[in-house]
Amino acid sequence: MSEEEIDFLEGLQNNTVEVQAGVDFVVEGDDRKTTFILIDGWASRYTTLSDGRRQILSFALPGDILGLHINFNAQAHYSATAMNTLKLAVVDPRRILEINQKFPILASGLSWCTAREFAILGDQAVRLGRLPAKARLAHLFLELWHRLELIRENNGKWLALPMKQSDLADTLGLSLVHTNRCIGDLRKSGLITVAKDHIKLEDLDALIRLSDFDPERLAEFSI
Amino acid sequence: MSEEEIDFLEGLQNNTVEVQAGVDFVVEGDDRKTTFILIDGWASRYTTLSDGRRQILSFALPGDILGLHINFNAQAHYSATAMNTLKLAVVDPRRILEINQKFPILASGLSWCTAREFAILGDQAVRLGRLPAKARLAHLFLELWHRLELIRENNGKWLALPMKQSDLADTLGLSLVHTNRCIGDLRKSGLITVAKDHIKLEDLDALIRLSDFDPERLAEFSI
DNA sequence: CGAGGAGTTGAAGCAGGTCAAGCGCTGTGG
DNA sequence: CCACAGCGCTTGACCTGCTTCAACTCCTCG
Repeated sequence: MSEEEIDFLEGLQNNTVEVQAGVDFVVEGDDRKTTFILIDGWASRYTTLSDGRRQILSFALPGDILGLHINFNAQAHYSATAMNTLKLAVVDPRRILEINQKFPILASGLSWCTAREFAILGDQAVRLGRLPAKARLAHLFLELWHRLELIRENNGKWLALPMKQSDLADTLGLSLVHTNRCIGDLRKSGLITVAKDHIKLEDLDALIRLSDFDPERLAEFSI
Repeated sequence: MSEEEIDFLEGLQNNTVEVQAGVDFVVEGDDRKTTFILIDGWASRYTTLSDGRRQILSFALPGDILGLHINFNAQAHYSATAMNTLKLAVVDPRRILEINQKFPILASGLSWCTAREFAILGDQAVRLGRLPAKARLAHLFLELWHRLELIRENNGKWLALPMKQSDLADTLGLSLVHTNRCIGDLRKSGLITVAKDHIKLEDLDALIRLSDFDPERLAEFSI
């Protein structure tokens, strides 16, 4: 990267804002176009059905970008909510276009982010379509654990989970009750230990076998 | 678009190839990097679990691009198969990088494609996570029907479906048997008519209500 | 100390899976 | 030209994973 590029990249993050847990900072149908870089905290991206049920599509972790392609949508296709206190860089999406036009190396970085998001959303579809409930949980835990590892925010076998069980249910396409029972089963069989807002992955191999998780798919996206 | 851009765009499609129905032209784990522009025919993108079960992630229709971000993966994250006879333009993915560096207007077009793919994959996740079986079918039919309309390959209320019921099952995260029964139910309730490789959407409003489909989300991506 | 939110547990019902068999094409080879 | 094989579709019977409804506990916060 040239000095100019580094400057530009840092300039993007000048305008930061703090968002409290539980606040929706993007709302489906919104026509104000903003791109966010998640500096700190976790966010979730979701859509709502007409009867009020939710489907969480993905989680954004520190370093992730939200609304990279918002330039090409008249309005947001999803909502985004803060799972804990966030630090967000607020970016005018026109600067994303500017990157693509003026800074080829940064533009490659954005494409890399896009490829990563695609891989994650594809894995989410596999979870929802083809895994039974317990495997969905294990698969998601492993994904988040590996993603944290990639950004060096991991903590041994412990996995931070700043979310309610109902959020997990809405991510995995399950009912709250069944999600709760499956977590209990995983705990009873010794695969995980549960603590407040954290779980410990006691037996990675067993979780991988249970969920058909492929660590390689994410490993590609190490920095 | 400048003349140079139009020339470049046409040049991309110089090297075309025909693929027979049923042939996998991208295989998961493959490290040969190629980008394809689908000129004619339908393709599906899928992953395989270790026990052999499949999850189809999305369908590619004429005009769609496959492997737009393959530059950033060591190997393909999915397989792609021809559902009927395809005409494919074979593109060196380095030319995609070239577009991003030299042709800002074309690059915007690529981002637009990416935004569209994201929206479609997100809808797929909602189907899989939150819709019951019959609604999944209706929702997918409506998506394909609207996508065909956008590329002007639609034919009234008829929808071409060059796929087996087992492909639908693998798309919608259902068993073949249940897929079959649900199609029968939709037929019996008069919402669709079934013919060889085609169905007719008899009552669009009822299908939309049943599946919570939002036509607006795709309409944005009209050309 | 009471209210409300998150988690937990029980009981009952149903959507969807699995197993199994049969049907009706189409293509192929004797 | 017929026989048979194979594939895609259909149907029946049974089973189970998951949902729903409902109640209760525990914790936190006002």
